[in-house]
Amino acid sequence: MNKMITIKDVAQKAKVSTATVSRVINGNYPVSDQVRENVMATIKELGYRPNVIARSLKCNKTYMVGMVVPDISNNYFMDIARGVESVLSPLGYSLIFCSTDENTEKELRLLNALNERRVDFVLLASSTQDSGKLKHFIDQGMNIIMIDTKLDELQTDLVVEDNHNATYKLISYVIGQGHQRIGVVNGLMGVSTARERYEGFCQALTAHHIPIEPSYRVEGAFDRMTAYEEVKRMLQRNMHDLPTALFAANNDMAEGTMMALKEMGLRIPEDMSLVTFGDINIPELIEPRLTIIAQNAGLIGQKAGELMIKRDNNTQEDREYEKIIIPAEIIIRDSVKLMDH
Amino acid sequence: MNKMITIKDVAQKAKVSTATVSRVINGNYPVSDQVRENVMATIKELGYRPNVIARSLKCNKTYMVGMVVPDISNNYFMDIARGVESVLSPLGYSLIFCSTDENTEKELRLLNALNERRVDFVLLASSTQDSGKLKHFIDQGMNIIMIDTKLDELQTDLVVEDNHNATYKLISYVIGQGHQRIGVVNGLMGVSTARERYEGFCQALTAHHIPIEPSYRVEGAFDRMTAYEEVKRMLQRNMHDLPTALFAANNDMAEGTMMALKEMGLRIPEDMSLVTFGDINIPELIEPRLTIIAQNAGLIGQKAGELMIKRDNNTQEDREYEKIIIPAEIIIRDSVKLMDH
DNA sequence: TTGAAAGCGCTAACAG
DNA sequence: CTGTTAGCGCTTTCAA
Repeated sequence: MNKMITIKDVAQKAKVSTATVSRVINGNYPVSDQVRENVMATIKELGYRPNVIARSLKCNKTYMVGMVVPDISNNYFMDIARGVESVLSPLGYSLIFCSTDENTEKELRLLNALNERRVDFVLLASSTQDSGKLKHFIDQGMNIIMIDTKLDELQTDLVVEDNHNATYKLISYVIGQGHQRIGVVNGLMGVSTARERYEGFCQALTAHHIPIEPSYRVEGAFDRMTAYEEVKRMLQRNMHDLPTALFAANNDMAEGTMMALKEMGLRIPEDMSLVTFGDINIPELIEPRLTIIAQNAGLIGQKAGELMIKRDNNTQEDREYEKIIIPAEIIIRDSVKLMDH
Repeated sequence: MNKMITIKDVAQKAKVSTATVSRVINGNYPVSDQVRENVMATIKELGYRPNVIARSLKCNKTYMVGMVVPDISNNYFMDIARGVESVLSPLGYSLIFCSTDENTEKELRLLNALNERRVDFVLLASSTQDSGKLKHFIDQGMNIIMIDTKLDELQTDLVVEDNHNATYKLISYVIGQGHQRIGVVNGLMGVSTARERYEGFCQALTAHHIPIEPSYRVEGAFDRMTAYEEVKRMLQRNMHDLPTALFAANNDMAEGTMMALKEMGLRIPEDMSLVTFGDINIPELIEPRLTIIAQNAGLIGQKAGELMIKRDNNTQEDREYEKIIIPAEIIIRDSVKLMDH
């Protein structure tokens, strides 16, 4: 290991105190021009780089943010991350990404690690219902900002989508196209997004006096494989009376659903209509173009970042927690068949 | 902010010294069972969590590794990251991901930030040719492990793919199918992967006495949009004499190429054959199935992680740097047309 | 405007 | 086995 050059070395060489060097670096206290230039020159000469770790210890601030999401490979979360980064990176923050794989235990373990690392904030898309454990972290002073999902019992800042309304509108559209037998490919109901999207779904059916058919419903992890397998199974068990349309509750499940349909030889939309919450990967290459709820992941990230900054500048403990709801837009394309009445 | 509970609080309450508490936590020095249990109980009672920052400062080790890649949204790099994580996470390391967008300046800026953060290692898929600047970091004691790309002038551990040979084989196969006019959609030649893949490509043509047609060559950033636009332009300018096959030098460019082909109404493989280095997203949904070089991203990450651990355990400065070359396998599917001779 | 000095929370000699 | 103590590199009073 190369010997580390410290503020002390700089001070010595420049014949000033370490305090002065510190002041020059941070520019937060007056320093005479002459001294500043001298110190600057010495810093460059020695190739000195401030040690962020030492600073963190002293200042009790790490300029690190943890981002805990179910699946880091999902583009939706990567897009959120980019949004966050666009706001935070210029301020000197670094992001630590963590994938929970929708596993409560892993989620808790990751949060614990981030807690010990003393990250300044955690952006959390939780897959757990264990608000008690999360509350424990908050009580310990951890700054959690929830994204995508929420836990009602928890006092945190929050950036989520308008799951219920968006789904309601989307399903209403499907019904308007003449569909009566609509299936739903959903995540685990323990997660708020799954719950809210399902409620929107049900409410749309109910509002149009369509009974909800439990056997058309699939529930599982929010991922491609689960959707693929469960949809296959669901369709097989309903072979005698297939649904005419399917609603996939996220982008990954949409892809899995399409894989299942393809394998079973069911064409979209001729044999089965499909609508989804969030868009699939490379939609440009896939036929037909899907009718979807377009999410605004970048904006979610950006808002979360801004919330963080706001809270960071405002040390008053009693500031209200903010709930930001990002509207989601419906994009009608070609994956819903117009049924004869 | 909640008052932080320190090792001192624990020591006081348990009526032992801080050293003893430290020993109990780390388990690296003998402590009597009785004392240990007492301390453990106190830790739990107080909800004490060790402060990793303080530990880092003292031990000169952060248990953080930076991962710097051109595009964090590219599944290839995410897969590498997962491989790395599978090795490192159990050892208590956290990963900081950074995207350079193939921008040299940004790459250097990110490396600098990681350097100041005193990450233990950096896994770098570099897009720059400026080995001088990188060498500067290494001289400062930064531990860089190069992945995917390499810089010949640089003394580092290395995990890369067998770009040249894999491409040679793939293109030879294409030629074997009767193709003589083969285009290449490549990344910037400043990057080693682009260079090596191009060399493999050229060598295959040359070995079969096929002249290299410069106007069939596209060069640009390793991303989807670039490929899409440049391929469109390239095909338009060769309308009178199109290539019969295209080689895309990475997964993103393959997708962009497919978008261009689709838009121009060229079917794969009837009108244009396509082979690629690395597979596209959701290949299950795309027709036809592509003939590709299958990368083993997870293995690259794993090897890089292992290299890191090895170096970490071996403080001898003089240890040889290791060059690991991951073989890449060709998967023949349906995207190359058999030409009449 | 500058310097001296006291820590931030932790670990690791060293001494007992 | 356990306690004392000296820092890790930095910031920030407090005094000058």
